[in-house]
Parts: sequence; structure tokens; C-alpha cells
Amino acid sequence: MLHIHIETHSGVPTYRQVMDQLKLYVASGTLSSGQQLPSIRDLALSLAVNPSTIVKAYNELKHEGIVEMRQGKGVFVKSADRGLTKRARRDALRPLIQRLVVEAQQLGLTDELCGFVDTEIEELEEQRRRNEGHG
Amino acid sequence: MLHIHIETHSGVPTYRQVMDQLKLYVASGTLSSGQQLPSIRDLALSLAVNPSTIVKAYNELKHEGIVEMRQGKGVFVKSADRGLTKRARRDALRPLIQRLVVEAQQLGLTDELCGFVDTEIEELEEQRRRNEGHG
DNA sequence: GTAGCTGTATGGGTCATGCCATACAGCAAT
DNA sequence: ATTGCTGTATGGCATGACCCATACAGCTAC
Repeated sequence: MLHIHIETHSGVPTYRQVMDQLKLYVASGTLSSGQQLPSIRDLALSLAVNPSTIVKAYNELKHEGIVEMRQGKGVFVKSADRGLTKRARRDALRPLIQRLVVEAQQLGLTDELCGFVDTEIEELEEQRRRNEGHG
Repeated sequence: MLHIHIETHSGVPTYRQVMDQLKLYVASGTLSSGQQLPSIRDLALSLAVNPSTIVKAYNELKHEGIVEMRQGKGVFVKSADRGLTKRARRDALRPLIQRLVVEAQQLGLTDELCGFVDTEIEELEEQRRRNEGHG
């Protein structure tokens, strides 16, 4: 059973919170390729939100190539996107990196930034390893 | 004279574009501590937008501790924020890092990520060095 | 004090976002 | 074919984002 927590008054939209947590689940291996996600109605019910909100989240994830939706069947995790060239994938990441670097500079943390990133990666990998064990 | 370009149909709000470009100018040293920014009216005129739009951008930057506004005097670049503890500054950066790491994982670029970040930092430093020369 | 610059404050109009409600359509087991 | 699951499509409605217009208030030079 998938555990998703919605912070009602956080200012970040419900569908966005759903997306982000699902993306984290996929990235950490808690949800792996081919695995079925809760149906729109089920997830909507368990989160006590309108089904259309879940539809929006799932659709965005579909456009990002993270899930696949089959009518009558359900929603499934898609394998990680390797259809794009490495260059294209890097370019997709670039704006976010630039933003991060500017923020870090403003906070006087450029020197430590790479270490921070590595720590975060390590944490994610750790989670993945744990999920290997359980799966 | 400050060069700011507004992409009208980019979907990203005008005030946001102003903010981002100003932040980049500060981070790259093109604008340095204590320096005066264009007045609200001047900038609004040169960008052909309403003064209130500039007010919004400047106010956001004020809240982020990047500029200082003195009535009757003008708007000035504030020195980089060191009032917070290192821990607090790191925490401020963390959500952005987490998001980046998840995106990178999804694109299969975790291994290269740190290198990408370093490249971007190097590029910013390069700009700073060039600005040292001119200033 | 007055003229001319500066930032500040308030209110309004328009449009997109975010959420909800309801009806439609494909797939599969009975 | 019927039942019951699945995703899909359409429309409505409220809130907030975004931008604009106009009037207010502090500082400085004359």
C-alpha cells in the first residue's frame, strides 16, 4: 500500500504533492518499472480528494514519461527514460542546475554544493538498496 | 546600463523574469554589494511594463535578502546573506537539491550530476572573474 | 517650501490555476 | 450481454496570480 501524505495548507497544489511523492517513490525504487499504481478512484478515495486531481497528477507524470496509462487496465510505472540522447537529457536538467548554483552562490555555499548533492544522491541510493532487500 | 530581456510569451511571469535575471547579475558579480539598481519607474519604463510589476520583483528580492529599498533614495544590492547559520542556509537549499537529484535519477544522470554542477559553478566563477577585470 | 526624484499603498480587472462533479468509453470476467 | 472495474472527456466554479492605474509619502536639492 502506497503512503502519500497531503499537506493541505502548504500552498503547493495537491496534484503537485502527489506527483512529487510518486516521483520520489520511483526514483528510490519503492516503485519499480512495470509495477501497477493505485487506480485513479482508489487513490482519490484514500487521499480524500477528487478523482480529477489524481487524473491531473497521473497525466503530468505520463507526459514526463514516468508512467503509462492503459484504459481498462490501470496505471503503470514506465521504465526510466533512455529514448533521449544524453545531451538532451542533460539539457533538460540544466535550468534546474543553474537555478541551484545561483541560489548556492547567494548563500555562499558554492564550495560545499557538490558535497551536498553527493550526500543527497547517497541517501537516495541507500533507499534503493533497502528496497532491493525488501523486494 | 542593466540589460534585462523579457520574454512576453514564455509563460513565466514578468516579475519572475526580472527577479531571475537580477539574481544572476548579483551572483555573477555584474551587480555587486552596495550598488544602486535602476529606480522602479526607470526600469518599468525601459521594459515597457507597469511600475507595480517591478515593485513586485524588487519586493520579492528584498524578502530574499538580496536587495535593500530606501524610500526617497533607491534600491541597492545587499551584501550576501551570512546572518543565517550554515545549517539554516543548507536547509534552505535542500528542497531544490532533492528535486534535482530525483530528476537526475529519473534521467539516469546521477553519476554525472556532480560534474554538471561543477561545470555550472565554474561558468559562474568565470563570469565573476571577467567582471572583476571590468570593475 | 517647492520641485522632482525616490519607494509605498490601495483597489480593480482579467485570466489561468486548481479543484470538483458528472457523464462517457474501453477492457475483462461472469 | 451484463456487471464492474479501468481510464477519458467536458463543464463549472472559486480562488489566486498577474498586471495595471492611481494616489500617497519620504528624501534631497534648489
